[in-house]
Amino acid sequence: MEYFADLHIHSKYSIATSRDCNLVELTRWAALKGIRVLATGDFTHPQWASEIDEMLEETEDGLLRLKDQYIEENIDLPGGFGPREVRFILNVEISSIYKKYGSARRVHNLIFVPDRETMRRLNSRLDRIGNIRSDGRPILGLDSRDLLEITLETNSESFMVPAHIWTPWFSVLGSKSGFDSIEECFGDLTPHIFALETGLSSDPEMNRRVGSLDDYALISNSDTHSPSKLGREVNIFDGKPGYRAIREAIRSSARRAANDADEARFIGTLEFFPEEGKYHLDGHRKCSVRMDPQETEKLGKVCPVCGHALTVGVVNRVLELADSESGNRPGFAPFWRMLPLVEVIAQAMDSRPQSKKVVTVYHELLRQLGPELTILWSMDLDTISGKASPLIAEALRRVRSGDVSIQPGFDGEYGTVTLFGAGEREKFMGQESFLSAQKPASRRSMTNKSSTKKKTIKTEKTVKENSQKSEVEFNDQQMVAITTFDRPVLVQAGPGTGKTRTLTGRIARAIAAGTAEPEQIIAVTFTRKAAKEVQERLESLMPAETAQKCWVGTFHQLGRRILDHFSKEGLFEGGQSVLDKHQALDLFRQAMKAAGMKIPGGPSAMFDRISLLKQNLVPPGDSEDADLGRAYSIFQEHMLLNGALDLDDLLLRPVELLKSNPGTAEAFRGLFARHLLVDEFQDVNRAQYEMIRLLATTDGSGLFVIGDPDQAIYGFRGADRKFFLRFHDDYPSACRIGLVKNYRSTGTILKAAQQVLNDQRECEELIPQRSADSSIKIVRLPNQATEAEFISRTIDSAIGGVSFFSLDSGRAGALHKGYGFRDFAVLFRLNAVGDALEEALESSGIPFQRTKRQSPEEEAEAFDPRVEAVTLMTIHAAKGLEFPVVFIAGCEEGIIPHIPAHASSMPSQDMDEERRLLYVAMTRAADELFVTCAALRSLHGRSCELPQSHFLAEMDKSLCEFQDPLAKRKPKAPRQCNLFS
DNA sequence: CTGGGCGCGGTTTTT
DNA sequence: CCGCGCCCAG
Repeated sequence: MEYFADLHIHSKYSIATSRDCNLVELTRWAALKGIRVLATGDFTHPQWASEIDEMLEETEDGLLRLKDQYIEENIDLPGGFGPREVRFILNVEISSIYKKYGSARRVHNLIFVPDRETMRRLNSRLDRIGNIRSDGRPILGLDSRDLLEITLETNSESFMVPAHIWTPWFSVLGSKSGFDSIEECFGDLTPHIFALETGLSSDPEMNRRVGSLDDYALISNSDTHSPSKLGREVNIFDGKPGYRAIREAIRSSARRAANDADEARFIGTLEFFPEEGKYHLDGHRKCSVRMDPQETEKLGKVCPVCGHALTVGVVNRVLELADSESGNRPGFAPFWRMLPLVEVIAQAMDSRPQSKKVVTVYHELLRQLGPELTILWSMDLDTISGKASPLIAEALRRVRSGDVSIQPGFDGEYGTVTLFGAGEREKFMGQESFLSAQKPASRRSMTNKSSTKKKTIKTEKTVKENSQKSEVEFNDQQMVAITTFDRPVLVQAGPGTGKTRTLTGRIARAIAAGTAEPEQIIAVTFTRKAAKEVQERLESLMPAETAQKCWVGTFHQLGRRILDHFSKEGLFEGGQSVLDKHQALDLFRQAMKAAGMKIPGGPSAMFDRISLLKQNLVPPGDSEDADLGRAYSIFQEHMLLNGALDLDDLLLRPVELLKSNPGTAEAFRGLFARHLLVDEFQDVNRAQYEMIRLLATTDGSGLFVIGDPDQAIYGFRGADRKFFLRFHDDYPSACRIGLVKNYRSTGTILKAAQQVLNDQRECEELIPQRSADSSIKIVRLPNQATEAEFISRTIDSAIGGVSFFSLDSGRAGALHKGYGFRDFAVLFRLNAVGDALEEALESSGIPFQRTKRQSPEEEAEAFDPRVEAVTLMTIHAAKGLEFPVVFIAGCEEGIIPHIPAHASSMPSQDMDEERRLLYVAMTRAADELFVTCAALRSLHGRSCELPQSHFLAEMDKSLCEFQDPLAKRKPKAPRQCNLFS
């Protein structure tokens, strides 16, 4: 039995699709068309998946059908094919947008699965990876290869087919963001790909000019967004319908893994005239410029009207990759060109396809002759003439024999097919009796003989990602920092000046020059993440086993190590367990209860105050507040009793021990701390500073501290940049070095960021090392929802459009520089601002990743590291990172600077820290910086109108570009309110 | 000791 | 607005 299968459609849950794309209508139209197997499409969408669950039932071998209760009875076409015979195959199209080999890639892939259980498993897996709720064709920042891996892991019976492989914007071989071969895209998993979808703008003959595609079957589908267009391109199978049968039939046709026990055979495809496709030729739609590849080449791929880049179409791209003069080669499945029946009728009747009379004739014809595809593909023209106007039969004859004239499509505009020239209809009607005597050739005679030609798969092309700048090149100042060993070294390293590179370079140098044994090196950071990065860089600079002998860790890990050393010497006991903040707070509450102490501000606030005392090495007795001192003493006793240490104790106790046991301290120093390097030195608190002083020699030799007082933003947790600034007083022989060559940001960004620091700046003026430049965009929006929309639209546009919709509406591509999602960061001062952003961006379809402090259990289900996404995080969390494009959201007075509730006035040092916070945020940006603020913002359920941050006024206007859509509207009465009152 | 209700306060974060 | 922390009742 021969049957038609349309394996790529979309539901009503995809963007820009008809409301009629529901299971009932799709089934009805499939029956009218004569499509036996229809893809569900969109199964990752939760609502569509639940409709699939409720309304379909399983039938033979992995296919589904609409339950009887939903079937409409009124379809009764000749040929015995109706809605009851329509089967669904589970599938979805995924839009993968990611960077590979240094370029932005946008690839659409079809995934087929054998049962609903697999669908559910895959959905829950993809749900964790990205946003599958806002679009039936979800966008994932996932490499096609990794998506394939996940698909096959979920069920090895699943398979993937790259979709419409030649379209310029979203396909595996597309000119804008594709690859030059299937292998480049899928790497080691390429053997699992056995079929490709040709898409409307190309046909098999074009594809067969590209030898590297010889081993793939070529399938054709409608990719329709409305039910009436089902099957406009379609596959023909022979045999039993079934999931496995279809998969194996396609696979056998691909000659990748021939299967003799085929239950079905892949016959071939029905095709559009490829010229009709939206991206057939090259051109520029806005200027109505269409051209073929030769002309495009002559004009240097630039529009002759406006000078912008032309959209390079499918023919051009095929020619680029072609290695064969002709695609008409034997041994491949055949195909037949066709035109939708309404189009054929409309041309015969000299009317529009949507016109009422055409639609009436269409349905009448189906009622008399049977399903559309049967009419188009295999029905005798005589039979058709018997029931319809001979002009319709003639129109169809012309379609079948390719006797048509076509205006090719380009740059998103469909091509147009013309069957009859001026006066031809009338002429034909005159000759009609003569022509009808000549029978057209049978369609089946076009079927090619199958060939057994084999070809080995091309070896995987190896392309390396752009390797990072060599680790061994240093500028003059960096070199001094790296090679000065006879004195303590203080390095003031501005943003983007190569801080970590310098620190690790120095360690490598010390070891290479024999100045230090790796075991005598201690490198201290604030976070485990930073420690890991230092360790990894060391491993890239020297043999791994040497690098591992260096001690790299956080201050707290160092404290632990010192305590262990003193334990071994019998000088310290207890502290078996280290409590996290929560546990410590519980113990504190317990201690207060036991002591019968009532705390006015609540135990949590008191606990924080005690923590600050510990970090500042203030003994309980010296506390100004007697209650505070007493609580502190009671707490420490209680901790001692429980053999517990809190995180502050990991700094405090080692300092006490080192101070009171100079001999042991000296021994420890000699053994392990000949070289002591401290990262982010501006963030040390007193306890950390003392720890370093006690570990270093009196004159500070071997001591190397690096940081940037302009980026000190942790004052609230006891850090004080005064320790950085007074380093030279404590170590008069210290060599002070400033790193000022900034390799990260454009000159404009640097200049503006430094203006924000105002006269607070400690660092010398940064010198930009980059040439490209663009102004800072300061955008004022009506509210937080429009702020989020602005951000997502800007990203969408800079990526080059994440959907066909935005591309076809012509708003994409202007800023396109090959960015991927991971190149963007959205930064904010308050998590509450981030919450609102996250919520609003959820519906945009752009993959976002919120980087939040993570509890251990959250860490377990952390983001798949393969996924690319836009980063959302606080400014604090962004320190030390960089992104090509940065948005600073919520830049309103009261938020940046953040003015806390009930604050009557703000201490100037706090205000300065807020200033530095904006400086840190701005200097994260490499290429582009957007600053957004909302005129109306709701925070803590309260709506506020806030002016933009007064810090923005510090920036020179010439560096900025202002966008304020509000300014054009009628001004509202200014109603300013306090944020938290 | 557990649960529900109420009232208030609300940055930033690492170990 | 929402979550917590505390208090009181059972």
